[in-house]
Amino acid sequence: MEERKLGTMSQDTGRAPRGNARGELARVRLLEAALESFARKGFHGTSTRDIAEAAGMSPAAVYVHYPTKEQLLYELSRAGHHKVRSRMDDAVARHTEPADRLREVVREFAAWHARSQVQARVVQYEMAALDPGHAAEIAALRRDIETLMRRLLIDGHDAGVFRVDDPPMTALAILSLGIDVARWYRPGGEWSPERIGDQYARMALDLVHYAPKAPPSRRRSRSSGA
Amino acid sequence: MEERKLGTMSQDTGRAPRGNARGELARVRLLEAALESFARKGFHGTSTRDIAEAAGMSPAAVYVHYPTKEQLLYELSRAGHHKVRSRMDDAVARHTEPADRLREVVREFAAWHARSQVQARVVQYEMAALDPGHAAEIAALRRDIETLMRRLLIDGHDAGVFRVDDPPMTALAILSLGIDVARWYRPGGEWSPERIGDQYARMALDLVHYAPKAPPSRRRSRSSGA
DNA sequence: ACGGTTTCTAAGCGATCGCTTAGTTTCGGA
DNA sequence: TCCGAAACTAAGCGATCGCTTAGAAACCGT
Repeated sequence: MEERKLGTMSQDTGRAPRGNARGELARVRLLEAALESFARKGFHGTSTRDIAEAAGMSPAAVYVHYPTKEQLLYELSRAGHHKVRSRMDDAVARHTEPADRLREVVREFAAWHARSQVQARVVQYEMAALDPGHAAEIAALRRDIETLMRRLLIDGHDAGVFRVDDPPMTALAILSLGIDVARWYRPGGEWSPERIGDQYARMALDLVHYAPKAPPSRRRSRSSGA
Repeated sequence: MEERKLGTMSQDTGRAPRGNARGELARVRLLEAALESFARKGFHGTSTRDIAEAAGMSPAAVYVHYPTKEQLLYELSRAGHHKVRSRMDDAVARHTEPADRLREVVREFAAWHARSQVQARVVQYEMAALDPGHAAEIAALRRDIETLMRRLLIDGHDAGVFRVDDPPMTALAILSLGIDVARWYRPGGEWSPERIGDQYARMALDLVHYAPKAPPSRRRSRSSGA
């Protein structure tokens, strides 16, 4: 399966309130069909007839629910970006220590790109097909994500637990690790999303030279922080 | 600019020897036009008329030189993959120490994905549009690259200079770092391809916990390897 | 300077594209 | 039980797709 289903799509995009129930179901079926097809063949490689057929409808039925093919992509991209951002925000809120925050954020981020690989592919690799207005809105969400990651690194640096030469580039690199999972991951392989999340969280801590300082049980002592 | 130009494309793909000179120039112009368009709008988002226009020819002229649009993609993908692989092979050959090899290979790999971003985008993100036969050939090249990276990590581990929990996953992660550069890099930004190469090489060494062992100046002693 | 080959274009083929129109079926509330 | 709204389909519009055909122009070895 693919994580939680799309149903209801977090919040309305600001459009028509519509009838309900039956139409809502059709709308979700169309989103799911479009998602699968966009992920597999790309936005431009997918025809509206592909989507309609996968959703079990006639080609014209698509346009009862969505004004354009691009609107389907936009809603999928928007929902996916919101999902990722809120998962990261939640992970930050669950902890206070910079290292715990970074570990959990990266774990969530990388694991999501595996577990929801189909959605993640569309989120990460179909942005170029968005309308300019929609693209700008999505770009803002992506800036949030990048800003959050930079903030984590700087907080860890300021707390003296991370050592980072170039925080912006390191933030980008850590995000790259997670994003690229959507490209190579295949479900049913030897690595579970959770395993990937754990390993990638560890790697992120390696990249910031994290060295726990609190209880110096019987390890080497660190002479200074900076 | 975009690294070395495409001219002559390393070696023939096995097809017609053709006339020469004038046709060769037209063929290169078409490859360059297709490359730019595939990178910007994707294979399916590019029409043969786009390519012809960008190359300054009529739509029909494309088919004098290439039998299908997919053949253009295949030759670009093939040339790009060969380029990457040979750069990595050369970097390995220039050194003997595992750490030097890894550093140079990652440096080349990451810097190439920035410097030749247009080509790298097509190489990394348009594989799904290849014919099955062509895709299989390209997949073999990609396996070479992944195998080389794993080999480097295992050699470093065996030499006792790297510590790697999961070599296959770490190899994948290091490649991910470089590959994803093709997605986010924009020329003219604050980071040069060389800077990116240097930083990413450093990060790769962090991921394998590289600690130079030779002169144990006044550092902590490592008790054992495994 | 001529003949054969290569390169190129104008025109267009059938297929498919995103999307619309006109009209039918299905549904839930009064 | 009936009615207006919502959901749906059959058919098809004009545009564009990848690619082909027929024939004109440019080129090169002799």
